[in-house]
Amino acid sequence: MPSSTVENYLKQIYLEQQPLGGSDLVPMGRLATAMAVTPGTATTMIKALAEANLVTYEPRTGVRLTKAGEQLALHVLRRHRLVELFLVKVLGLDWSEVHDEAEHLEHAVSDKVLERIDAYLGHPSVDPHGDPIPTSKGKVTPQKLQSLAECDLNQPLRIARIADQEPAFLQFLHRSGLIPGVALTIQSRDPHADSVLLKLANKSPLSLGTAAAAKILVEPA
Amino acid sequence: MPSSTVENYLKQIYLEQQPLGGSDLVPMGRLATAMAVTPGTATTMIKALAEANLVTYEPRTGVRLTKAGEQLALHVLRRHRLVELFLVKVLGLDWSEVHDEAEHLEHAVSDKVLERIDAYLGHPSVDPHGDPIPTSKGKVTPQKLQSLAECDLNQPLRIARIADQEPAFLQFLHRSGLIPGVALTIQSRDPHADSVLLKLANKSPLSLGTAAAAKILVEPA
DNA sequence: ATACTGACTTTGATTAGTCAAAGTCAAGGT
DNA sequence: ACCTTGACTTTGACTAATCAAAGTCAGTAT
Ligand SMILES: [Mn+2]
Ligand SMILES: [Mn+2]
Ligand SMILES: [Mn+2]
Ligand SMILES: [Mn+2]
Repeated sequence: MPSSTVENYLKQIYLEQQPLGGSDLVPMGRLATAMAVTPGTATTMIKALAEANLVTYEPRTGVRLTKAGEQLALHVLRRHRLVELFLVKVLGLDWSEVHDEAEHLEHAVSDKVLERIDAYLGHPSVDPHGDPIPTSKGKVTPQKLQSLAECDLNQPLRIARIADQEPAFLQFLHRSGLIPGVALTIQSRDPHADSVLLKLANKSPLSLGTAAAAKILVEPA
Repeated sequence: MPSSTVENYLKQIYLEQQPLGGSDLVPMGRLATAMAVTPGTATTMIKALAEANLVTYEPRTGVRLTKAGEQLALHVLRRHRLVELFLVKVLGLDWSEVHDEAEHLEHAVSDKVLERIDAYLGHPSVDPHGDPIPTSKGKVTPQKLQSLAECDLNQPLRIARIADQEPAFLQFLHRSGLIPGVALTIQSRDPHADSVLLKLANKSPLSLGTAAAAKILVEPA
């Protein structure tokens, strides 16, 4: 069985690979930064993963998961996200703190326990942050979401997902009512002021910077 | 923070130390066997733990926990036993399988999650096998139990604890109705036949070997 | 007393994961 | 064409945990 270090690398490669259009190579520097190790450490690890056929490695260019590596990554992600939801729904932890807890538990939960958790939660499809939960077969239904930084004005929208795990940011969103499921519209957007003006039902308008708005993903309501 | 390997050693020393009257030294060989490592590996580890003031070590004699080592061991044991009970009570796992699950989870559960689990379960005092759960301050209320191999005949007894984690043995006990809380009496005991004859309410008498009887701890009902 | 035996310790080696520092490469600027 | 630079790789070293095999010790048996 893969060590938790290997699981963390594979999961991270998967997460880095997503925004890059899917089949692009993840640059080593990006991976090293994300894993909080020196570039040399990442190179060594990736050569081992390539040896085990979990990644394809092109020196000085980057790394990509193989099918086998992707399956492993998706299983780790499934554990991570189901654990997060369980901690929120059953043990009542705050959505801002469950990511760090799940980071450890994702390596300790057995398949048997995980399937019990899944059943207990009624086979949910998304975690507390709106991230999709892969199936036990390692499938993810791709979401087609836009961020508040890019979608149309004056359309009825619903928050679907938060693309950031920062506890402080998540706490801010919670205080502001910006959590998955909530309906809103964009009243205006000003590129020069770098800001977006939101309107939630029964609330006064709220202004966000573009960087923050980009982390809030929505779907048409 | 201590590695999971260190946590496992400390917990095991504590467990070995208990039957030995409390303050006796645990022989290295016993510890090595229990940890499933070679004697040399145990020696090396114990020297490191002694350096960290978690154990007192007398070469060729044995090892004993210091106060600090005992506190750490009790915290690991608390995590282990609360996790076991949670898996049984909330996720519905069988009491024969939770020990192995908890063996991993005991190293991954944070204090915060653990206290939520404790509260969710209503601050229980024993785990599914009747083993006492140390408090968050690291206190255990000592049980004064006798085993079925040694207690009086024809007295009303109640099963309080099973001193074995073997899945197959636990499954047998469950099939036989020999679980904590159950009332019974000992009808007879024959040292030559190495057997004990039990009577449970509404059941036909049941015969156990002395080795099995010794693992079932009871209190007066 | 001497020798044997089994338990324990030491030594030397291995594996996983890591870093610091030195080396290399590809691009872009001159 | 030649340098500079920043990103990446290599090298050498370290720590934690482990084993195999050789060495040592203490208690028992002769
Ligand atoms: Mn992790
Ligand atoms: Mn999440
Ligand atoms: Mn353990
Ligand atoms: Mn138990």
